[in-house]
Amino acid sequence: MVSTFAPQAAGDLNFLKKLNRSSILGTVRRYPGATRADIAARTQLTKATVGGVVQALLERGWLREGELQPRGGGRPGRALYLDDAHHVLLGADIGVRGLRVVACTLGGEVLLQRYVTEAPTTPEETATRLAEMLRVLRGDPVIADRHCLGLGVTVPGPVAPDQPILRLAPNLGWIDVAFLEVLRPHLPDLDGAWLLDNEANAAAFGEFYFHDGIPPESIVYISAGSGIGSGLVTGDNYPLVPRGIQGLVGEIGHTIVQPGGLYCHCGNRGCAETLVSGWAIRAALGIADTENLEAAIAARGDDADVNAVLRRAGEALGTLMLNLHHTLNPAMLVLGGSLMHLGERLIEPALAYFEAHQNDLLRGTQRVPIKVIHDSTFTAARGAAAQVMAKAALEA
Amino acid sequence: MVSTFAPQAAGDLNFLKKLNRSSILGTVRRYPGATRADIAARTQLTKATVGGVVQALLERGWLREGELQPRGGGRPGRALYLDDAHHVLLGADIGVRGLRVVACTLGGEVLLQRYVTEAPTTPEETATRLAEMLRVLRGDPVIADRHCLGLGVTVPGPVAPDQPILRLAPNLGWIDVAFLEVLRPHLPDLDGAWLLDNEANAAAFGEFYFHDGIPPESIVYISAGSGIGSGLVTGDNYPLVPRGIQGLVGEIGHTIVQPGGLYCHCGNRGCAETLVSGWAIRAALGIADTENLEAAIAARGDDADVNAVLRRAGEALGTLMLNLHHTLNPAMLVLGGSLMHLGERLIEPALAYFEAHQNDLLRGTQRVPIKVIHDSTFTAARGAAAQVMAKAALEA
DNA sequence: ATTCTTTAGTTAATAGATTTAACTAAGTGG
DNA sequence: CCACTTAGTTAAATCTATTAACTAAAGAAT
Repeated sequence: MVSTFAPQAAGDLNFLKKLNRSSILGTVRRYPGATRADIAARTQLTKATVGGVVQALLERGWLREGELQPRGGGRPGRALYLDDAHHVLLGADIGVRGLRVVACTLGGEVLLQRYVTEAPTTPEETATRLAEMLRVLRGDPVIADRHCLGLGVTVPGPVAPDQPILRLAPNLGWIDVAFLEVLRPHLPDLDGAWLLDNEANAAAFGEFYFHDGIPPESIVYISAGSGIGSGLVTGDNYPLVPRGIQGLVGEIGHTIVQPGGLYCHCGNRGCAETLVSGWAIRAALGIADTENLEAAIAARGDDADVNAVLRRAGEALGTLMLNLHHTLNPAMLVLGGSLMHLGERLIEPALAYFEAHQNDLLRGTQRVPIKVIHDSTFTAARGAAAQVMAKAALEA
Repeated sequence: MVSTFAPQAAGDLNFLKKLNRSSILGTVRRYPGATRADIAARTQLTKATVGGVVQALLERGWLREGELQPRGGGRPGRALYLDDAHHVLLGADIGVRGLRVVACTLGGEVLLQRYVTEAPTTPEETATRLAEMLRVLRGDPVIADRHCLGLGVTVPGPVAPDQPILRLAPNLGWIDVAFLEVLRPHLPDLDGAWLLDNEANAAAFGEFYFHDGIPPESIVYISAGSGIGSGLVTGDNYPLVPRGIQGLVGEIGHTIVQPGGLYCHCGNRGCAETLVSGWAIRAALGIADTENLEAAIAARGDDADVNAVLRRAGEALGTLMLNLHHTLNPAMLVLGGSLMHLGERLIEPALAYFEAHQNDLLRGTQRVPIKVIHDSTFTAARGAAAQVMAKAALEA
């Protein structure tokens, strides 16, 4: 599984330095307020090495010093934090029903965000629109003086694992689009890293990389929207994002959970997407593509048909969660995507199904924590920004 | 997902040397006959570095020189191969219906193998029996003069990701067994690396590491035996084996493929294991645990019940293959396990189902290659030996 | 046959990163 | 006030890979 930020397998002294620098930066990210001594203990590097690298990172605006950390009966250490004042990360999300852009600090704090609900048409028009939004962001006084580390863009479909090409976005009608090349002429002055990734992968990455507190060992993010997909992230200093030989890792919408079930647009029957996805719910309830799904469902109130469809969708989501748990065994499950706006009628059955069908393979061990992101409008864009930081950290 | 052989994230000059040495060794493993110049080109290291490391590896019996490789109008390079004369790797497999041990060369060639069909009883008795078999192996003149790099042991159940403890083997009745500690007193003279892993993980690792020709980018191995599990491997010089937060990666036997289906011993309904596993087939056909499954089925001949059960099991296996493909998108699928002995009545429906239900997510791209190991008696043990080599290569 | 060109591989000097060891800095506790 | 502990810095030492120049060995052209 190709991974964007995995270190290469061999190298020279400069490579070793990059590795150690990234490791030190990663330690501060995961343990804000760590002192040089803490970092040395955790990375197994010597005080001398850590001291030198930290000095360089302070000068370049990647780290800042904080308060003194009292030690029991010894000189206190100086707390270190990611410097959130000198750099900015840009993220953009091309969704089926809108475009979103964000500007983040190194710590993952969103400084600026913008959202339009126009559905994307052609790549060229979308690039024009997105470039406008990004130029407005870039001109905002809040970030105008910061050094931009790059731009990450997410798309609703699989991306080739070895090159930034969107292979297929059925809900946009795009095939084999090298979107960054389409966008670049519109933003000639935006330098730094340019990245393209699948929306669920980026969201998973962001939830992992910008996790509050020590990140879990691994995260699976389930994105339930027009379609359904998932992203997996694991690793310490270099979060690994498996993509698969064709970039299809996490295409769980087409796993079969009901043999002989409903027909899916992919040609098979009983795919998860036939039960839990925007298009399946629209089809089951006769809601037109042009209508807003959330509003249409809210308008129907406490309708029995609606309740049944949402419960069935929720249980299918619960099945997917169980199957992912038994296949990938992540340390945390995160639920996001626009379907979360449909609320408890969908979410509650999913969680209940997951809980009720826990088997006792490992009796007594604690359950996997589940985080529900009720509004994940900017989750993918922020994740794309996180990927920019991970990329830039190796070059810092 | 914790991985055994992933390089740490930071280190000193010695760490860098290990990394480069392992990278050079990995290049020779994947490209037998490569010259120093080939290695330098592939690893991006300089000729000088490669030359020095290769010299050391030749002296230590890890590499051997072969014939001259003619170049177009220049000095020919000297072919390099893994040295299969000076070291030996030991692997052992504790299966539900027998114990297997192998001795391998660095290239994965099996020098010796032994197999007993006694079902394991207690860990202590199993350790006694296994130690006997390994001592016989170790004393064989074929390998007596070789330096032993270590021993890998596989077990039919999840292993904790951070320590060598078998968490649960329902088919053995073992819970939380630190098997290496049980075994060690019986083999006090066996030094080198001692490893414990799940059988499917080890098998996957071996198929990847000892792959004939350039290994695929990633492999998923499906082990269909008394239970059903899978292993995933990916990576170049450091094959990564995701294990999950509890070591449950690949426990696909308990993914739900038929909601509301048959009851499984885990408490849920419609688990894959209720359709495709030794115990499910026995239950469906009324074959006792004490009978040999293959023989009992052969004895019934061309029976309609048997055919139906095997076809249903095969189709369930095909469903699992599809779901794994859409979840992990490996570059290669390998089928193994004792059920493969049941032959085409099971295998053909699995392959046919998989082929028939390919969707056209990425029209026109080539299908994932599938390898069926009809007799995988020693596959897991050999995989465990491969893990020993990967571990030792970092210390070489 | 000789020379030129190309590629393979080795060697000595150089550059660069981390470590070691000694040091300074800054707290607590008796 | 002094002993003790922990944090962090500095200069010398160590070790690794690179650079650049070299030797080695083959084919091609003259």
